[in-house]
Amino acid sequence: MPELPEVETVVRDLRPEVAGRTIVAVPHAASSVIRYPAPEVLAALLPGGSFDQVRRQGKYILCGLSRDGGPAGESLIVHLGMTGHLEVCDAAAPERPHTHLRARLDDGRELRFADARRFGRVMYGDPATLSAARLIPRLGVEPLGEEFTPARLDAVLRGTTRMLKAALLDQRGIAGLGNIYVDEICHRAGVRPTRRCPRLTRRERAALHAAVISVLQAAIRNRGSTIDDYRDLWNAKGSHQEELRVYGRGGSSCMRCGEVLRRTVVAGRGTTYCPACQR
DNA sequence: ACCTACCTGGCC
DNA sequence: GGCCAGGTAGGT
Repeated sequence: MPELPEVETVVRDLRPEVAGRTIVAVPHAASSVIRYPAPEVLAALLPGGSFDQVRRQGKYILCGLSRDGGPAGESLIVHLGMTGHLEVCDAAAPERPHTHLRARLDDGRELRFADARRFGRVMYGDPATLSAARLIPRLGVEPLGEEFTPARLDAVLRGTTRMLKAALLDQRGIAGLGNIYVDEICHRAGVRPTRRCPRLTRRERAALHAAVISVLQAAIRNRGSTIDDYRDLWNAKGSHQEELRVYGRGGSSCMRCGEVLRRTVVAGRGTTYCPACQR
């Protein structure tokens, strides 16, 4: 499932591929995945736009487009959802199943978006306008940015009485964490995902802050985790699934203390933790 | 602050 | 043949 490390990997790979390239045609744009504007409108608006930046906000991919040299302030925005996939391929390459958007580039290649489960989304417009229209939610702090200080995490956790896992999954607090990395972060910090935020000690909050950063950085170094569907721009798997300590390991022994890992449901999500070394 | 719907491939 | 996976929006 694409979370921050997977999206960051896609963005880093995509940036040099499309930088300076101009969209010359949109041979295919359909389905509910295209949220705004309507697919045929989006198909009419994209041609003529040149990619001048590719960046990430939380799990969102924002591709800034300029026109006739001047910046248009509009972006092609993609969220991968659960099974969304971006690829840059030859225009003659066969279309993968569930392809919802194809944008022909001026070098003869195509940027394509496919998504079997259609939890992903594609939008086009000025990010501020889309935000105001609530097509993009207001996102919290970037966990790998310099604003993500221990004090900032404290502020996020202090504002709620929910369980730790629910707070970490909330994109309005910290942007980019999902089910896999939240479980990994809690394990590394030695804190149970079921703990109520107000009950966390200063020491635990500091451990969580460090764990957020180290877990995400390690996952990015390994180009993300391929549990099931995730593939990068070139259809290659990430390798961080081999480094996961708790996700998907319920019933196996803890790699830190040897206790049997417990699987439960927290915040409506499958959750794995070590009952011995996570308190 | 929690619960359900959305959606489909893969598995029992 | 039915259930589960889960990021997010929307409803209660």
